[in-house]
Amino acid sequence: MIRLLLVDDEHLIRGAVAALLALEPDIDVVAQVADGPAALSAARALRPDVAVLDLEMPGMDGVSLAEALRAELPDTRVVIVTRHARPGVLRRALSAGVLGFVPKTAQAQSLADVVRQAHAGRRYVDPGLATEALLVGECPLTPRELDVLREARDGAAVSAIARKLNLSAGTVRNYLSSAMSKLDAETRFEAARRAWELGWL
Amino acid sequence: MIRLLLVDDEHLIRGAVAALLALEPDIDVVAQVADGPAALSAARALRPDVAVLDLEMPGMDGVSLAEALRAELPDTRVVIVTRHARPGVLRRALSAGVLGFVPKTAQAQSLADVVRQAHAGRRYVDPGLATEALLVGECPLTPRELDVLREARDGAAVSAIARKLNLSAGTVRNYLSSAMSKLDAETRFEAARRAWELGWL
DNA sequence: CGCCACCGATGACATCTGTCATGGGTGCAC
DNA sequence: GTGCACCCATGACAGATGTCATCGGTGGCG
Repeated sequence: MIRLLLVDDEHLIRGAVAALLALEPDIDVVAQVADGPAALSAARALRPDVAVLDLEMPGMDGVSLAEALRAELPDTRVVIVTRHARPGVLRRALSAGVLGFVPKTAQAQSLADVVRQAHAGRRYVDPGLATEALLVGECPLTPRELDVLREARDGAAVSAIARKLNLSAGTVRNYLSSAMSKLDAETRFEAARRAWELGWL
Repeated sequence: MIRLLLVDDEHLIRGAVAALLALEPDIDVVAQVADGPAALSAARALRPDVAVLDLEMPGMDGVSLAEALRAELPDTRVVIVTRHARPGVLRRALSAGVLGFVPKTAQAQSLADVVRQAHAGRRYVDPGLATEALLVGECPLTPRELDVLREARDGAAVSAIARKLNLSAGTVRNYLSSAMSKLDAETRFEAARRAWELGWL
């Protein structure tokens, strides 16, 4: 019997996925929680065999949670489920020791299979996603360029970004400019969107 | 027995929700489809009692689909499930004749209840969502202002927006400016984000 | 009819943004 | 030690953007 911890902030979806996995005779959903901290404490208390994490969560993102889980409970296998399967995120997840990576567009049946694979210590990554991730090279952006792009994501002005990062406005513009040229973008918003889609933000 | 049509582009989630609803003895999921056109043809063929629609779908949005369903099959009750419950969207959905409106953060159990309410012809809207929608007034933006904001959403330049809408650059700037002042935004991106969050885009 | 809201446009102006050259500082690798 | 990449900053410049005043046209409403 595979003892499973389910983490997803959307209650309805979490319950639905639990119902789906409960149909499998060899899977036992021992706990469902809504956020990272709750997941950590539940994992500590219950020591599940497999943790299934939603990637998109307010507060802590799924990869960070996977890292924290792996650090504290190396025996718990981690499977990540995500809506938008961004290549760079897959890369980070794999190096964080995540065994399974499934987009929400995958067949419903496949989740249980991936859980079993992970439980057996085998890696499973959605094939289409894997090839896409191979086509996208390493991230060419420096840490600071990523910082300014993160702030630029939701339309902040240069002055606002500069204030938040304690930089001069000119420096912010320089970072944005170099990021834009690296990403072949016309505006910083396009650059930020591109970087996000590639999973670099 | 309530005959139900399930529409969601995310296969995994769709299957999970189907599993959840299948647990209810009085609900029968007669079909699951991934997009608007498939939903319409399935509904024509099967004439389900209730259709459960995901709001966020590529191509056709959930409210438009609800309108189309209602126009063609007035007897099919519509329930909408959504991730981000934007007030303005709720307003549009209700005037489109949608009976149930549930955020994905709701209790898993509640979906089946809402389906039963809708089947009985009763309206059910998530209470927190309803009060939020009441607090947000009517949309103060003119159709053209909404147009330019829509185009501005993903970082297009003024000149690009002008080309796409067959307007002069100056006119676009005027619309953006007035929209920004109405929405109390510093940049057009902030304005577009705000308008979207309120469900006006 | 006048009033008013909306549409579309123009011109002028201040500010913001993107680009480039240039500089100094740190730390790592050969 | 000499590159080299990165960090942070400044100054200058062209072009984009936001604001404002103003104009003409359309159509609804009292």
